[in-house]
Amino acid sequence: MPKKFELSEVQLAVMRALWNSGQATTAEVVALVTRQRELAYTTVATLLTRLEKRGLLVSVSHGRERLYTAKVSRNQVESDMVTGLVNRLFQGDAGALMSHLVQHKEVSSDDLEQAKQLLQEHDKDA
Amino acid sequence: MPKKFELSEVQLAVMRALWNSGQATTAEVVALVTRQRELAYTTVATLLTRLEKRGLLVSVSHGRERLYTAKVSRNQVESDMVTGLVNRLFQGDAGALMSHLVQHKEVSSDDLEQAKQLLQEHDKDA
DNA sequence: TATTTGCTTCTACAGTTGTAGTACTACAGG
DNA sequence: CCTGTAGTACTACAACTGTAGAAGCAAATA
Repeated sequence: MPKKFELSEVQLAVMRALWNSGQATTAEVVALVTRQRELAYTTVATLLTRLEKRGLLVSVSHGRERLYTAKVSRNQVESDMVTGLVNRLFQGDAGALMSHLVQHKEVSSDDLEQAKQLLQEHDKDA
Repeated sequence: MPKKFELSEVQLAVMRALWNSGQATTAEVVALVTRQRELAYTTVATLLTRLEKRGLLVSVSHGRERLYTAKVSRNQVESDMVTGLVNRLFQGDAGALMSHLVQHKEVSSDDLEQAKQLLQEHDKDA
């Protein structure tokens, strides 16, 4: 099985910056990321480098700067991480995750309705 | 906010062993854990020690042996981890996680029905 | 042109994790 | 009483992470 994309908080912050901008220089990513958490410029740069090494990003140097782009989609990462959690914590039983969500009132009736809606549409075009 | 209980695969395997047995010696935990993954006895012992240091377990020595008990409940850990993921990945929006589950067909119509049922009962006694 | 500023790359370091070997100790069996 | 055996505690080590300083170079500016 191919490598998993399990990312930490900061790593996700970086990815998010790129998913939203489509493409960004280090400085831009820094700007976006540090809106939430104070981080040294070089810290973000390191994160970018490492994520690129891991294959989540690609970069080209453009003049003196480096332009980064996400190589894996938000959806890809979300899937991997959700699946990862379901496997680790609920041994693959996504239904158990659902129950959990419901029992802890983390989702509302509305959320469920919407979900059902979604599911129906989904089934339709399947 | 108090420390989070974010556990890895093996760590969860160990916790599960204890949640299921209520209380167990190192040897017993080893037996249970290695049913899934081959791990040296000492590896499991190390895991136990570290989890105890982190406050997830407690142990008493009983003769030559050490008896371990979970100090945090399965539910506690599940909550923490699910919440953690929701925060990290969906910035706190549990509904987004739901949508994700649905859109990726990880949950069925049945799961949703059951969830709704659960929610209703829950609401009743609230 | 000499200086400041902006960026990148390299190096560092502590903490956590997965994984396990080694050493020490007490108990059971001969 | 001596020896194997089971179990604990200590030590180790590589990989990954969060975090950032230092060094170096190019571009803008005085």
